[in-house]
Amino acid sequence: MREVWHPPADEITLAGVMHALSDPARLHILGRIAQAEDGEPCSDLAEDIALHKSTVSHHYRVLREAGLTRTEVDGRSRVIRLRQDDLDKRFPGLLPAVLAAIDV
Amino acid sequence: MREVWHPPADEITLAGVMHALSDPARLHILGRIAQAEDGEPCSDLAEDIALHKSTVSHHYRVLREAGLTRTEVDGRSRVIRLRQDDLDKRFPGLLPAVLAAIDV
DNA sequence: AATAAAGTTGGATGGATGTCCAACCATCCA
DNA sequence: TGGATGGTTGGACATCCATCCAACTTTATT
Repeated sequence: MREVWHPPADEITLAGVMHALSDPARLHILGRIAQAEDGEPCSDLAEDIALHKSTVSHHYRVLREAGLTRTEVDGRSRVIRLRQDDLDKRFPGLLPAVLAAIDV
Repeated sequence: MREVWHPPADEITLAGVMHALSDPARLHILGRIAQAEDGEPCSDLAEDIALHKSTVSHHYRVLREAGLTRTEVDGRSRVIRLRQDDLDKRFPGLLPAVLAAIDV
């Protein structure tokens, strides 16, 4: 796989975003992504997660296909970033509120 | 059934709230509740919903058990209100962002 | 070239979920 | 008292989902 598919910004749905955020593991992962240094590979992020790597990969895909994250292939690792601009345009204030709520 | 159970404010979880909001029908219902006059019975709210009444009842329960709504029994009908204060204390800014996003 | 590392994919499985239907419970009204 | 009304409950059913495992692909290292 060379290219990774992402939904266009205007196809991101509220229900889809909510579903992606309805799992504790994905909320945890999203928190890690938000904390990460820019360009930090996702293998670093998943270190404290007690889940099989294929399960983590599955969660990454759900987040990406919901429009929450953008995945960039860099060698044999991937860099994952939040789609902050797209999300804030489509659902203003939602992502910051979620990120603030994750560490409660 | 005389009394209806509600989760205490500090037991409302982010994942639980997100899950309750991950269904299009529930998002629609939540939008109707937010628009409703105060004290308006929920039978009015469900008029435009093309779902069996037991299904709507099921969605009401999911919203309530997630901590999003408070249900008050009034005779043979129920009045449903958003738990705005509890939610804003626990997840500041989340509910307004969701409500603003529903009508997009 | 051979091995290791980072992720993905497909299958299997147990559990949750949305929906409908039929039956039921309360309550209001004639 | 008897019927209509607003809602809930339990069952049934099809679908989806989180998780793990094994096998695979691609890239980097020695």
